[in-house]
Amino acid sequence: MTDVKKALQLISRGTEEIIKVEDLQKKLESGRTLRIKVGFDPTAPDLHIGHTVIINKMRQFQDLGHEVTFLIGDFTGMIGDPTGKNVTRKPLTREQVLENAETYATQVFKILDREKTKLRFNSEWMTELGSEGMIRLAAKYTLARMLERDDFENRYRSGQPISMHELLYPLAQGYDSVVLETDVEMGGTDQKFNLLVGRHLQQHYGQEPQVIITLPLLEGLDGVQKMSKSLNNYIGITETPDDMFGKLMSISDEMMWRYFDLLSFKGNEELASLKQRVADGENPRDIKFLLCEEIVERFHDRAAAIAARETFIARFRGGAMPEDIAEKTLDSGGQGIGIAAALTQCGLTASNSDAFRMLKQGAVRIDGEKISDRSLQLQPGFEGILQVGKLKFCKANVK
RNA sequence: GGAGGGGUACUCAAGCGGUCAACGAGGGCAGACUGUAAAUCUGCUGGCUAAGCCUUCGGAGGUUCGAAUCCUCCCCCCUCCA
Repeated sequence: MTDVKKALQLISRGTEEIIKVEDLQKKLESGRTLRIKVGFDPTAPDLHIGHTVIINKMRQFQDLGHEVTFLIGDFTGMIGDPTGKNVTRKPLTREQVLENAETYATQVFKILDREKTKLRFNSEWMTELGSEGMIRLAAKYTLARMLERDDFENRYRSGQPISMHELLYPLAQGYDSVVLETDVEMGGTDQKFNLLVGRHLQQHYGQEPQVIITLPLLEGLDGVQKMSKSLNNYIGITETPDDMFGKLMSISDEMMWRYFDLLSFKGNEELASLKQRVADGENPRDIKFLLCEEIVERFHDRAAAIAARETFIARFRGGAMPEDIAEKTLDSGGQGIGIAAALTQCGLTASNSDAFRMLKQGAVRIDGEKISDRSLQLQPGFEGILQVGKLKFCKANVK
């Protein structure tokens, strides 16, 4: 297989769509260093591993020797990607933008090679463009084409308002590609329209149109819905090695391959051989360990990954208690405290009623001993580890 | 503006005067089995000073011994007509 063919396969892995594959192939064949661009919103950069899918793809390009631009959309951020909410966002101050960029950087450079990454802000050229330039830019696109965008079309048809400034967002984003002479722009599937605008604008400016690559949203731990903080099915990239490892182990065997595709830097051949091993009867759990180790190592280090695996095995195969149990002092005023109230105060159960239910179901343990007596009182001076289910622990002291 | 349909617990969705803290499904939690996988089986899924009591069925009133269920007004959603 030729190098180009190999590169193409690697890049294609896990992508939703590449427009157009032939163009990408041509660009790769040219032997040039390609300019890859990905834009990020300047707000709220608290990343989970779902967000890293696209960053991983950027990294793959870097490894292939191409040039990656991490573009902070501080100008487009003022417009806000059209959603129908119809609000012009307050521009962030220079300080806020830089601060957010810094937060991004510390998280993102765990994956990207800092040396090979260009960090740019689109306010650099958008501010300079001025109103005259903006008009010239707007002249290069038609309303009819703009209305092809799903969201605009729906709103137009159903009589929802579309503010003029919203039409500028795709243009501005596309103009970024013109300025940067982008070869490849990547984004989420929801970005498809904006990315395509860039393609057209480049042609208007006499450039070779960029290839666009859209990437899917990673499913969360439940394996069904997209990973998101609000659904609480995510793994934050700043989580502890043990948490990361544990959470990743809980994904289903089927989902594991999806995660490998989108999150792992292992080559296609290696993944194929891992699949073969499972097909040949090896326990998928052990293959999943490899995924967990790779991810933990990426956000922490090798030693942490090994340690997390050991902890995992000791805890779930050996039934050991976790090491970092939260401590809580319960003030009973010298009276002692009921077991249910104690569990609730430790945050292990949602309410006393919930605690009684757990007691009834045999889910409660004190220092590993199963407890079912709902009238148990913890006397002042009590010290012990309360446990509900397999995952919730609290070290309690009663005063 | 006119006609009709609807708002029930995390979600969907029954109930249409007492036996309703409210059927059922999904989700979630817990137990068994396991590999913190899947599948499966079982239980739980408003609160409390807990065999009792209290607060919930869009909101506010009313009828009744008794209302999620009937009446009045209000708010919100959907469909059709203009």
